[in-house]
Amino acid sequence: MKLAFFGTSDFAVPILQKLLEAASYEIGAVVTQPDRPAGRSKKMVSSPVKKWAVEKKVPVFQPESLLDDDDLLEKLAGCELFVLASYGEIIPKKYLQIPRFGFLNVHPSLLPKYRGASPIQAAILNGDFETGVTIIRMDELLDHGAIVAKAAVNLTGKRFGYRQLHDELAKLGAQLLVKVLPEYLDGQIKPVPQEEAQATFTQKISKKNVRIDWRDSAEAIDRMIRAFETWPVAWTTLEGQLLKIYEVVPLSLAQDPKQPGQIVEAGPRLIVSCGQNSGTKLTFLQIKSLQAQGARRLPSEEFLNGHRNLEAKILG
RNA sequence: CGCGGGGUAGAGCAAUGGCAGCUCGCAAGGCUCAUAACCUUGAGGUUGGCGGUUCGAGUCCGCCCCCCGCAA
Repeated sequence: MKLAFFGTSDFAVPILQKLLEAASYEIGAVVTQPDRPAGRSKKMVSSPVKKWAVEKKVPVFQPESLLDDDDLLEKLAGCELFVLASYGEIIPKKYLQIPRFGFLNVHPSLLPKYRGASPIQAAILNGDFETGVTIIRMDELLDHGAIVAKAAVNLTGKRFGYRQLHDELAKLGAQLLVKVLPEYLDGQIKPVPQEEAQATFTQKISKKNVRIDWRDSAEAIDRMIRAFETWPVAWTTLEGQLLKIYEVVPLSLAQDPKQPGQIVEAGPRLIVSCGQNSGTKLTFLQIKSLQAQGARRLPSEEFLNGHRNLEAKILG
């Protein structure tokens, strides 16, 4: 069976890989976002999916826009199924009608919860007990199509960071897809419409919204830092300078919290006071890893070697 | 050539153009019931590279290399 794959980011690569390994499918084409200028020198950079496809010698197409690229439809003509994972662009209606077996989407949440752009971050940010992946048959509305299959990941007691949960969900999505695909293609699976009343949406993440508010509870700040550890990274300021925070641990101390953001220990541990939280005694955060402006990311011990007299300073 | 910060001991950071230091780590010794604690001593540097100015350059000038933040 010949299929076409639409995808761009790291999340898509394991899924694509698994499809290739499954051997019963031929990847007729990979559609991914065009190379974009990125980084300090604005060099053109290929998407992770493109790099993978080039390496595996799979045909790659990079339309500027799906809407007005009619050639692409012809090139995909022989493909009986389209599969999408984190492509990065809304799929125009006309594509949905092409493949005989429809257009499937692997989405990293338990739909209808967390439709939209940042489902993985949302699950961490909200401290959910579980999340997962859902395979849907796409329709014209965003992450709205009928559900083909679902698989859950238990988050209780785990402190997943974004990277780890992302990889976990990508792996799970890949497994789920190759597992249910035979049954689906056989017509044994009848997709179930989502319960609209349960639907929630996640927004595209903005760099501006990841400044730490130290009046929040230690656990809320911890979740925020974990959710954004890969990008764009939660930040605060120290004496007017940007300070990115990569890793923290909430804890309690045998003392009352000081002013939110105040440093209460500056060696060997780096500990900051947070806001009061009714439910718990964890009112402090130990910073384990951080990065100052112009410097590289450092463990807090090394950061403290060169930054003396931080005790009682206020982070903002 | 998008804007900006930076490169000094193994790590992180100081040093008005005038003997290159601090904290941590490392080594040896001491103290201690004991320790990641404390005390003593020590090793470890071509100050990213090349050239220039100067009696004298980590510091000023020019070029190059590398790292980081912003923006994408």
